[in-house]
Amino acid sequence: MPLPARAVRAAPDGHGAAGLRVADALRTAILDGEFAPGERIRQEVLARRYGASRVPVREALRMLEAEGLVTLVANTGAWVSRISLAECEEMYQIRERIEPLLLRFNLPLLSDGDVAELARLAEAMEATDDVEEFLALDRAFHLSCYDLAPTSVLGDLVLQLWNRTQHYRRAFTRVFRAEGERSVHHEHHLLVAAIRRRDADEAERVLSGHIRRTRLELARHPEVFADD
Amino acid sequence: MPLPARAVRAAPDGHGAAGLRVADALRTAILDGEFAPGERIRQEVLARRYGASRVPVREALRMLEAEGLVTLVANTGAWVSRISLAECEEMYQIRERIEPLLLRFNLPLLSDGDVAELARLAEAMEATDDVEEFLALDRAFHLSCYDLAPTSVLGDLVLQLWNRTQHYRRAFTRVFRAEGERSVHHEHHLLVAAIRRRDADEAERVLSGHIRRTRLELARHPEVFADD
DNA sequence: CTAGACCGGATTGCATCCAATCACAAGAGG
DNA sequence: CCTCTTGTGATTGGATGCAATCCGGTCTAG
Repeated sequence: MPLPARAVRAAPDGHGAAGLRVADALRTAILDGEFAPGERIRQEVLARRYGASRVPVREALRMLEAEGLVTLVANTGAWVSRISLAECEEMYQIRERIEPLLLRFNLPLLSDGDVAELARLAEAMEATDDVEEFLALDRAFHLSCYDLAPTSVLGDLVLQLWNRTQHYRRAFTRVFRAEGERSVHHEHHLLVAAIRRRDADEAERVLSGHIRRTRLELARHPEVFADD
Repeated sequence: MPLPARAVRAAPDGHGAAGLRVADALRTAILDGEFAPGERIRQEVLARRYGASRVPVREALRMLEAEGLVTLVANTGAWVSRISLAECEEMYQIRERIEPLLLRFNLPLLSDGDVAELARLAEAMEATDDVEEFLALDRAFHLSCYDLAPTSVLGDLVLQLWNRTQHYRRAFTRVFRAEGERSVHHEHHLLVAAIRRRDADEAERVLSGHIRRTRLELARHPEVFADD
């Protein structure tokens, strides 16, 4: 039975990669906020923008639909996915249960240097006033706790949940900063401390509580999910 | 901002549904064991088999790739996904954490009639000698605990994990039955009892332990994942 | 006899073309 | 004035055809 060992995608560019190129570009655009949730996506526009025909564009849309970033309706079109408060809470509750597990897998693999880097990120997050920078640092802080263990399924899943909520996290961040919310930073420092001691149980508890508290906070701001 | 309210897929057949038709058919075929993991999938063959051109077939392959049922390699082809023991354990560990949550959401929605049906399924499972029937009953037993709550994300995720491990569950079932393993049924009855009392904490505990014990059992049979 | 290069068939990837469908606006009827 | 209908333009969906790539066997050289 074949099935090539190299799970690595053969060529990152060239022939047989147009769909992936478009998908990567569009994903980045959505995560960066260039496209807002609910916004219509036209195949022709993307095709011209990324120099491809509509066929690979449609492939890319299918991929992003599977990731939950795009919503397709047959014979009608594609939209940047919009999620409700209920769905967002659901995703956070899933994260509460699985991110601690992923952290546990990574804990023994994190070097002292990695931990120092985490501490640095937490401090930078506390220092910055820029929303986009905070978002990038927060993402780097959490996801860099996760990318050492070879957990393909769990890693992809967590990344997907982060991506699907990215736009709304941007919105929350603005609100939280306006409210002068500080406990987030406290929790980050507690998490770094637990990781430094390689205390898996405590790290799980802190991380779970961190996500949980964020969820409870965002439930207080349903206006972020308003339909305009 | 548009984005039609009807999230329901417009037409299950007719124009604009060829990709979905092929995807559904191929998914069913894979889950039923018609295609074995590692088996090559040729676009032309599927196109002829399902009366479509290769374009919707490629769309279907992308969808199933996203579900983890198919593995695509650029310029090379498609294979029915094969998972390793490590990946399977990972999926079971994810299930240990999220299926109890999903059960909790559904618990208040289950009627007394639903609970009676669960008990019936558990007994039928205990009675049958046929592997395929056991698989179908087990799937019905667990998934029917989950499909009442409108948890789109969590429900889809759990279903995906069941699908990705379906072939290997079939193989385990054969081994377990050969070994005369009976504790599975005990756990099912405990679960029904906890559900009947609407005892969420106990139900979570039992379900988590059920999945966990299955995972530990399957780790004792790595031969199921042999590459042939 | 083995290892490496090479070539032909098979298969996938993409662009173009045409058909099917839908959204929207204008008009007829109540 | 509102509602339903109808037609048109825009957009998506699918089939075909060609180019790019890969796999397998064969030949050659060492």
